[in-house]
Amino acid sequence: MGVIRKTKAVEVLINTFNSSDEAISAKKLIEQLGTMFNKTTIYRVLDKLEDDGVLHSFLGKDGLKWYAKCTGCSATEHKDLHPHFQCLSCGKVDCLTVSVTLPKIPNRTIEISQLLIQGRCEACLA
Amino acid sequence: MGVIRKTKAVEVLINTFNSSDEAISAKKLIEQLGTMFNKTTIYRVLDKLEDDGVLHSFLGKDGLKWYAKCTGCSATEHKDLHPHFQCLSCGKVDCLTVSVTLPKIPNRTIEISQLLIQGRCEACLA
DNA sequence: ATTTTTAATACAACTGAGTTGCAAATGTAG
DNA sequence: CTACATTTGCAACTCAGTTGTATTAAAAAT
Repeated sequence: MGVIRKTKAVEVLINTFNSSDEAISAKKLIEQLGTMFNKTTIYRVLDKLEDDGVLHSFLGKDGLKWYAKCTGCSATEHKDLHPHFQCLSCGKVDCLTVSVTLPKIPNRTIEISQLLIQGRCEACLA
Repeated sequence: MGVIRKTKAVEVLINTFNSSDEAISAKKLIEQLGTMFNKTTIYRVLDKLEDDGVLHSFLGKDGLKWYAKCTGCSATEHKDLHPHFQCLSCGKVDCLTVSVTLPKIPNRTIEISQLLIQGRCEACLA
């Protein structure tokens, strides 16, 4: 991907993701930052950060797009099985660090896997 | 869920799913049957068939909703880990019958899991 | 420091899968 | 056959995400 400039939008978004380990949906980012930046800008910066391997994205339970910091991915290698946990009560999403062994599937190649686990998080169980 | 009447739309949709084991997206069903039935009807019948345990649904790689026949699910128990395979070349989606063992996650309850595996199917590899 | 170049942004208009409200049509029980 | 609840079609809507374009701003060249 192209050069990435140190603009205010890039800086604010990176800081947002650095201030917590939780995943954040594009929708929520627009709610939070929409007065500061146009939603188009937010979508485009997220795209670029994903292309550069800073963030990775996945779909939550409602088909909404979520983003989270990459910790083991590079720009070229997003292929690993990446489990995410979404709480059905509060909606929060976390990246799980456990790795999952995929089933053997004859006669097919596997390139990407998305595993979304839904349930109740610790805070909502208490 | 409520009574389900043997209407023409219900009949046609059930036949469509019985004629193949592949999953079908709501979008494709509307393309195929949209001249025969209104899209609202198709969405509503799919909803109802899912509630009755005839079909189950999941999200494909673009966030589109897919449906497939239930073979081991009941109306009350859709909770099992249900792996699906989507071909990145032709877009086809299949239900996999293999079962996947989930990672242990401390302090959380697991209710639903969705595993979407993407790659190349047998036909597209040839 | 100033100009030039090129990427990033705001804005408005758009896209498209899926939803909602309601009147008309149709299946089923009696 | 009649009564009545369920289904259907239609039109209008929702809303996350996208696209085109003129403007602005970062960084490179002078």
